[in-house]
Amino acid sequence: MIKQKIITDIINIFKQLDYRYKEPVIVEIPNNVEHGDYASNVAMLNAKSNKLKPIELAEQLAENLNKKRDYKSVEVAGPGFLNFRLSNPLYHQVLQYIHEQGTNYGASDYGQKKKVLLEFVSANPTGPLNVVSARAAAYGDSLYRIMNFTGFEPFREFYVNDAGNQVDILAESIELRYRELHGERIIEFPPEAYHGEYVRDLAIKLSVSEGAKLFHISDKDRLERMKNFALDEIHLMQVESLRRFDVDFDNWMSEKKLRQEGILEEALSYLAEAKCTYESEDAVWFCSSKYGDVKDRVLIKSDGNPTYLVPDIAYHITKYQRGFDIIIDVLGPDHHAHVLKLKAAIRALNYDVNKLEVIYLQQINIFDQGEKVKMSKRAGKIVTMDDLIKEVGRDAARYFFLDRKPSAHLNFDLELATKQSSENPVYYIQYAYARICSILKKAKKEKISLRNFDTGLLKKLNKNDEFRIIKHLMTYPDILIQAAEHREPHRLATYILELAGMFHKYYSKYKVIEDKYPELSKSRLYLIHAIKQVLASSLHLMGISAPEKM
RNA sequence: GCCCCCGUAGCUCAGUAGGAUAGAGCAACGGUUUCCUAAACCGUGGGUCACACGUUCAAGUCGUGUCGGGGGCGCCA
Repeated sequence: MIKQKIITDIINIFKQLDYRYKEPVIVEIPNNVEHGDYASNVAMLNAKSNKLKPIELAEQLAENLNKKRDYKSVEVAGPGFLNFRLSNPLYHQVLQYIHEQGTNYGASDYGQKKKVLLEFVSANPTGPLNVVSARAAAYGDSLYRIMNFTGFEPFREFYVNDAGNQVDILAESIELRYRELHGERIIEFPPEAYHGEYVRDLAIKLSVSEGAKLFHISDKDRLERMKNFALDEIHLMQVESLRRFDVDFDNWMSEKKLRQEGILEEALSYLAEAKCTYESEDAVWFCSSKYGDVKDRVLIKSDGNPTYLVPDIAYHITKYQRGFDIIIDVLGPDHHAHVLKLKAAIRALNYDVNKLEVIYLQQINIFDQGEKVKMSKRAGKIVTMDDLIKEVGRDAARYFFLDRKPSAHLNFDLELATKQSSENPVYYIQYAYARICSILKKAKKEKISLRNFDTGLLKKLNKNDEFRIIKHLMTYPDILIQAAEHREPHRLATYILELAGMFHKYYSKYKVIEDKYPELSKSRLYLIHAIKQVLASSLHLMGISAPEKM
């Protein structure tokens, strides 16, 4: 709010002086406190177009800004920066504002109600969710919450690949284990089959309910039966894992259903209409190289089956047809080759390719006691999402996944995540929250209430440490907008760690409740209450709990 | 060969939409508790922002190239 006010003030003076200016006008908090509370480079950026030297323009602006009483001072510095120092009452107003807004503080209409489709996790329903899915879940869900809070209208979707080759292999894997259970000796378990323990568990479950009955129906029917059974079971497993992680979806889009609706044929006919397909070597090809791909791709294999590209194109057509303004795909790092083909199709069909944003989450290495944990999907040796949550807890898992920007590789240190000390940022932050709660509890016991708080007392807050905290609190809405705009929830993690640090320092330096100074105590309670609010808000947006005591 | 990501303190990483003297945590060393939770705080040291060139009043940030690390490139999904 303060930042916006400064921007508005600057623009008004430009208009008043009849000078030109470029949008956006940039105001930021300088990292050097000697450069004031806020600084702007407008004079440097707009000097040329007004045929002035940067310093001259800056001085004229400063002169007019200084006529306002809100600023303690506006100075020209360096090559033409404007340095703003806020008056104390302005700080105190911010604090009041935070209290008035309550849990809504930080919310904005920045997103202008744009409809956003957020597709994430979308793991194959052929096994338990792994740590990569866990990262995607933490990332996608947090981004959803942040976008929701900043005025977008996001929609969470999980695409279930419950059709196609992989699923057939799953059915065959179950079949083999099922036979094994009924006494047949399986000499060789094929390498492409699913080897995980859960496959055997599913076969056992099926055996318990059906016995040997399934041998009496046709092979085709039996496989179909096993497929559907396994898909349902694994889907439920995944939903449960996600729920334990406090991640939910608005829609689970089934590939099978899309296929049943004939949407694959539709997609193919659209591509044919756009004259983008041709036949060669018994296959149907898509001339994707005309639309930015490195080479053409097969749509229908020579055996008559569609490649995975077709349902994917079809699925994305539905994304466009459903009228989203922004379409975000959160993918693993191994998909960028795939995205070239997909984008080619979108161009060929004349949809706006700029609406589609692909976020690549980079890979994860799990470290245990300093050793990298080796994972092999084929051998079924993976660290599952459930394992991880069991090991380190939901809060730590979510924090560590959000702490890194999506494009960075992530090293997950199991030891660190479970440590209960200052080395572990999750505890550091939660402890700050718990400490505040504890102080507020004490205040309640001593019958100090913030109800009917006289804001005139806020002038008691005059320490630099206090102003610094308020300054940090007032950037919260900006941080959220940036996190939403850049699709980078980790900015929030960085922010909150800093806020927690500020509080811990403040706590050890000053006493909040001092019996001798009731007015000061009240003012400080008012301050830490605002910190508590922002901590609670940002923890919630990251999907991390805020414990009242630890 | 082609494509994607990364390269900032001993380690793990931030660094806002290009701004002024590059930050935090951990590790190391030294200190702090009759007091609202020591899961905390204070102090000290530590850097050619991989390298080169370019764009600009201004580059860790943008562009091109080089080097180094990781991942991906089937009529598999």
